[in-house]
Amino acid sequence: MAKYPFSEIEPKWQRHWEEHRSFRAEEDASFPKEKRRYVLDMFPYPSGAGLHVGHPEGYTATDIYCRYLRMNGYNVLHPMGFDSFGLPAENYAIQTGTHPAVTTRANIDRFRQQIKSLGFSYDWDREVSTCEADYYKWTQWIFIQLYQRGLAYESDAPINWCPSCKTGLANEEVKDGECDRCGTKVTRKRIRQWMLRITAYADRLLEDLDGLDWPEPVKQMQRNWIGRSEGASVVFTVDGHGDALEVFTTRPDTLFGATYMVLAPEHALVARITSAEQKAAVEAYVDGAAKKSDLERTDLAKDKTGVFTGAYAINPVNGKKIPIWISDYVLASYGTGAIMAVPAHDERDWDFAKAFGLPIVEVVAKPGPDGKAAPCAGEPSECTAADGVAVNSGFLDGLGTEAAKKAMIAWLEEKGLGKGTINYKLRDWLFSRQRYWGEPIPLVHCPKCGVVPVPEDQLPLTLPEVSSYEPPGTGESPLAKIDDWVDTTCPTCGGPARRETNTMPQWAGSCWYYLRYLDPSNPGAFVGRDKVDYWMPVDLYVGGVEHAVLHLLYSRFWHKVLFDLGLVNTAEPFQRLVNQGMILGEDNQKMSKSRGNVINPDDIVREYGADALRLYEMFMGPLEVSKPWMTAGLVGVTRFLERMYALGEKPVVDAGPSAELLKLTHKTVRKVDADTASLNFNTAISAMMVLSSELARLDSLPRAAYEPLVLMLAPYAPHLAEELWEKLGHRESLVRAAWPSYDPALCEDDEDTIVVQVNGKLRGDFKAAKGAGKDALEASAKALAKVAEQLAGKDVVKLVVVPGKLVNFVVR
RNA sequence: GCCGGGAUGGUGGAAUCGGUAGACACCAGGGACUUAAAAUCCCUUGUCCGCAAGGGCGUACGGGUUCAAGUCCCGUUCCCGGCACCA
Repeated sequence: MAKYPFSEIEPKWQRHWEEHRSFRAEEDASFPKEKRRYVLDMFPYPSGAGLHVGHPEGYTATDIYCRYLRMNGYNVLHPMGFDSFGLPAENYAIQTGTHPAVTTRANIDRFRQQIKSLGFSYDWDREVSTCEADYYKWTQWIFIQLYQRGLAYESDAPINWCPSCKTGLANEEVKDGECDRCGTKVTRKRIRQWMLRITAYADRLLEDLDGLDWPEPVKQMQRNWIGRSEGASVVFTVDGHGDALEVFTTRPDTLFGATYMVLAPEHALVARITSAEQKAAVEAYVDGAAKKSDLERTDLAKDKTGVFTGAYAINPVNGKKIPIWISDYVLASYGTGAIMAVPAHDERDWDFAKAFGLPIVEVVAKPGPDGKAAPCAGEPSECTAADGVAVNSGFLDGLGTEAAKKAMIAWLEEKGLGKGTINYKLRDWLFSRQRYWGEPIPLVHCPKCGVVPVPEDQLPLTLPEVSSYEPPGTGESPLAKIDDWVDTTCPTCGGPARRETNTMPQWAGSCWYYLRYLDPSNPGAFVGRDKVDYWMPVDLYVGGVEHAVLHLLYSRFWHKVLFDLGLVNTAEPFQRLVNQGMILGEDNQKMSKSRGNVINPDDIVREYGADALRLYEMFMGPLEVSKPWMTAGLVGVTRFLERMYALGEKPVVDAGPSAELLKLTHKTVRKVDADTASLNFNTAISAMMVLSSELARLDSLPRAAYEPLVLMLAPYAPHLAEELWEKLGHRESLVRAAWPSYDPALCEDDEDTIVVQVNGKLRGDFKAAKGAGKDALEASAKALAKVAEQLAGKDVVKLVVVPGKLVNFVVR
């Protein structure tokens, strides 16, 4: 079998599809809603390294699915674009002086050419690139909508700062205390920032996850990230000061056990309440904490440290005076930055109390068999956070933990000392970056009018040219150095004003790109509402899991804001999400330049062809799991493609296939149809291999068996399938040819294979007519020599007969 | 520590409802064709005992439910990912 000429076939059909605009999607009203599908890939950042073999994995999966849907009569929207603002282009500009737009456009051209060489069925007329002004005009416009709704605000709280990237980072961009991009340890810095109020959507971002067809791990990661916890806020009074000290607790039932309080070192009350004797110690501790990075504070703080302020609070429930300490185990940024400490029932409070000799009072005890509980004598010997029965707790005594929580909240609310509260770990989104290559934030600072948005008719606010891309590192962006850009007039009063010089983070453009695809060149709106109604929501979104709490959270947030503004038709953008697994190197490690295990898709296409690469990546294993690359494995799919090509050289006859071949054909169609629809591509390919091997034995091919195989191959290896389809005498491309159908009756075998077991062990099998009765099956089973041997001299104590499946003799 | 996912031959992986474990491939070995090689085709290929017929064992480990467990239940180990002093 000769190598097949993929290097001629593949460009030929790619040209054909391009010339015929084969994949253009139009809003054709004759397709009912249920016959429309929006299938989306996570668009790539066009890095200088070119396409990675991981990209075509997801792209091939969606492409197969789209081609399958088209052949089944669906109107399919399948676009591609580029997420093109980002640090690599800017860092390259710093080194070389080349404008990031120049390198970015060159990289996009290379990516586009590489993607096209794989024969994906994108509608290229809808391509978007987030760094182009006619795109980011609308990113800026959406930002202004957020601003006007009060969802964007200025803050000067300490933030995560990457000293290497010289920019602030969102919480989502910090992993293990390091910058997600460059791995540098993140420090804390206090600079003026723009924040987006994503916390206002915390509850909806959480609740709406339930209705999404997403992988459970991603939902779980978002749930954890949002981190909802129910509890109560309780107001203590500082003794002798009259200051209120509010805390959040998930265990209001343990309030009687609160024996001290702890403030975060940054808490506003610290300076006010510290006593003269403790002043020096407290200030030293606060200074020390301020110098530590977040990582140092969390990592090194396994041993609890802290200082007494000299002040006391009054526990509202029993009037007791309890000391107020400061410690960095209390985070300024969660809850109120202060806690009531219940050392008997909280591990951290226990450690702290033990370290500083603070009192420990048991208020929850393990109930006995009668459901009642008695407090232990003196201090408890160990800490427990488990539920139990309230003791030493006045009016709560005898109540179970859940009931005690409710009772305490009711009591607090009645006395005006607190209330039931819900807290989230999710923080607002730090949205400004002190870098050049991003969307300018379209705001103006006017000494008279304050912050004023750039009017819509002045958008886009384009990036100015700069002489140096180097970030000053002062907390200003390179834009701050361009005086004639920064100095402007106030859109409201016309007086002198200054532009905001921060830019948006790389995530901004990807928050809404799936909407721009619907209407990519609309000059009057970010998207036309009719287009939204025609296509949205996205029916299938495929991409890596690494964006679980970044892009996928941010874009849900923006989408909900747009939904509340009445601009989109659904509360959620992506109905179904599938994460493709990572493709590892042959050494089972993550592909990286430094390990030298990177596979370049161009090399594979040149040597084996695009169809082989597509097929191989789908044949490696299930889409969702990570799996190692093995170039040797490509020969398997290549042999299959060569066999298919060789079939195309054989005469095709209209005479019917043998009954056996006809059955195999229908079974294969059934299997490939079901597996393609459910994205189980590896087993679909395996089924096609089996049918192709059978056909390869024949001298002439019955059309009724061969044509369905070519059609089924089309989504998987579209170039070769088009070539074979043409050889079959068809004039039209098979892009919209009808997907083969199967006759369920023809998939059934005439006979069943009945397995015979003795005591559950396989001892033989036989063929039986369909619908054979239990008695007949038993008789046939007993007639098998091996079975008879096993049964000889033994009593059959039980007989299990599953018609059509098996006979099992249980003997003694 | 907490949460989520996983563990099947030498390798990647199959296995609808609990009903023939290892489909389809890779690798390896053998054979056919050939002057030879490549390519192709055919055969073998979980493991142990056995010349064979046949039999024992086998889906990370230990239990359990069942006529029957890779699949269900309980416990353990290891691997991967996420979060991590969040009160």
